[in-house]
Amino acid sequence: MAVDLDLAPKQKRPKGEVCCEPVVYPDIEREQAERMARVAKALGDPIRMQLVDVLSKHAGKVCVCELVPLFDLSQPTVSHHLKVLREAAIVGSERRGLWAYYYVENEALEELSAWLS
Amino acid sequence: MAVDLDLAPKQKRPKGEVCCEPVVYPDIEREQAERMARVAKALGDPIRMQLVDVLSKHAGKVCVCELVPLFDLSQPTVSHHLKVLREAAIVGSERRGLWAYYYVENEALEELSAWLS
DNA sequence: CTATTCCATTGACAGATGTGATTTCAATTG
DNA sequence: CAATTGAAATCACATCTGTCAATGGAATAG
Repeated sequence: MAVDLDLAPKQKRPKGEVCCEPVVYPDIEREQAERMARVAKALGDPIRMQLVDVLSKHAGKVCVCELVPLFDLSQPTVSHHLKVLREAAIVGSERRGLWAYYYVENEALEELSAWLS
Repeated sequence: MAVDLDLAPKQKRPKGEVCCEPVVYPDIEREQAERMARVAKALGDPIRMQLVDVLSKHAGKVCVCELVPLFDLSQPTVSHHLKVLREAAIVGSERRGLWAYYYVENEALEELSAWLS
């Protein structure tokens, strides 16, 4: 937890005035925030959001060659987005011969999902 | 909303067989993906994640002057992050006299939260 | 072997992003 | 009125991001 726990004392406040409730609950885990921000950041692109959506709706493993024509993007660009998702552990991949298949790793989304609820 | 790719896992490759079927991606999905990606992108920074966390854990509205000392950042930088969250409609703000108060707008997070569940 | 296919990586580039110093603006106080 | 204070806006900067063309690499077909 890098966030300091103690609140700044209200100094130099105009007399008789308080800016707000005296306590903010600063019980945030910095590492949790960083983990969830990493996942959210990877989801923060419409292409990647659609990629995850397609993969999650399929409950199976989808070949890259079936993902590329879904978008008006070059194959390297789709590959780049898949790499971002892979590095965030949101998706996993598996090679079978020439083809690469992707699937959703639900564990990576669980913490963020729980926090949002 | 559902995307039907009708995938057939291809584990062998007879001569001349194409590996992917052409698919269609509905526009409805794209717009939802853009909305959710916009929210996720705003959450994709540890500082903003902690800001939302502090605001959500606090029952009421929190003054900016209480938020700045929580982070090792300058006031303009914290203000910038709050602006990003404001533009994503994740937080709302209100001025009372000299001070500005922020609070979480839960509606903006609902679609993403539901999709993640 | 060579040729082909599928996918990842690299290089390059414009545009976006995070940050702080400084400035501007509005509200309060003397 | 002028001075002070809290917060947002502006400017500048380095870094990061999304994209594609070109290339590389591994597996397969002939």
